[in-house]
Amino acid sequence: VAGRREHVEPLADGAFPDDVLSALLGRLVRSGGLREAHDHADLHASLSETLALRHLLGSSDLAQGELAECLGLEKSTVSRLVAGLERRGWVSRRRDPENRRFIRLSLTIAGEEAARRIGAHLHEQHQALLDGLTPDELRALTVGLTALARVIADGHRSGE
Amino acid sequence: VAGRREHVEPLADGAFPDDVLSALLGRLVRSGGLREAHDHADLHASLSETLALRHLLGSSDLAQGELAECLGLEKSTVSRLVAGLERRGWVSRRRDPENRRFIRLSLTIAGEEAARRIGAHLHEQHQALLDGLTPDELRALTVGLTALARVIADGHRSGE
DNA sequence: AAAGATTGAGTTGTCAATCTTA
DNA sequence: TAAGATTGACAACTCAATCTTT
Repeated sequence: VAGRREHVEPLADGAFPDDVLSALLGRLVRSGGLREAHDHADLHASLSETLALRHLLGSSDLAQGELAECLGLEKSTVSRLVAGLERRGWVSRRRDPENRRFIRLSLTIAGEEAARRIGAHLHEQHQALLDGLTPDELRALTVGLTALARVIADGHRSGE
Repeated sequence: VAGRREHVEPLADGAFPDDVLSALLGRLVRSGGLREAHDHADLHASLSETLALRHLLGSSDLAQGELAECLGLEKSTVSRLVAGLERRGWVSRRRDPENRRFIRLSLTIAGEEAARRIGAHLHEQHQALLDGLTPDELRALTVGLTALARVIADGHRSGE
């Protein structure tokens, strides 16, 4: 694991408990490996859209605000995101008759189809990535990220 | 490590070698733990700006394009980023007299001062995060992220 | 007033096209 | 022509202000 690429640079080497954390994560996300644009056949969806479809496939009549919380996004972001999915005919929005403040989301038939195909594509992609890891590395990644998520969530809760 | 927060949701629990990878990373980055806005006293800089200052503190007369590569950003992004730093009087840009295609960057006196203070702040922040991890978790995080970076870089190189 | 959704303005990125210098 | 930098158009966020219901 010496110097396999020259422009991943000082990151992957040793000096970790340093400021480099962000750089690494930022680069990981940007690298394109995990990001954006899923084009399966004619379908296209951003990462957040893909994740949204995934959630909607699981639970119907989700309130828009709940979806936002699931995705870890602002309600405003999700408002526009869902508007896009609706425009494509993948999602239907109806005000909840019991409490008209809520907007209930569900997938259309076309939306379910799209969600399944795009979801499968995302899954393959990630599987391909994870297949590049040794079992030990995969274990380490899981443990490490889970722990990091915990610490961030905690620090978020208490003394920002 | 059961259910410490209710809205970190299905992520932190078991089902990892799944599509959840992006969600986790995305959330980590967004959570604010590693992101954005460093305000130390009167100073303010975005994460990328902070990282840029950090690099410039290390090596003077860096070409703008080199900086872009170090940061893993597009040259266009860095162009605007550096313009901002220059406007704040932290960086000076001069065309290289030997080859006027290059723009050479260096910190001003004020820039060095700012870089040091902001850098220290970032360091503290991350240290606080990492202090929340057990030694095992830290080791796991390092191994896991390093491996992930490798895999992404590889897949990037060859068959996209 | 307060909860949910939307809208507007600003930030940080990207990619593609152009300008400049060699 | 090609390498380096800039500019323009667009995407996906955020936060703050507003509109709509309760």
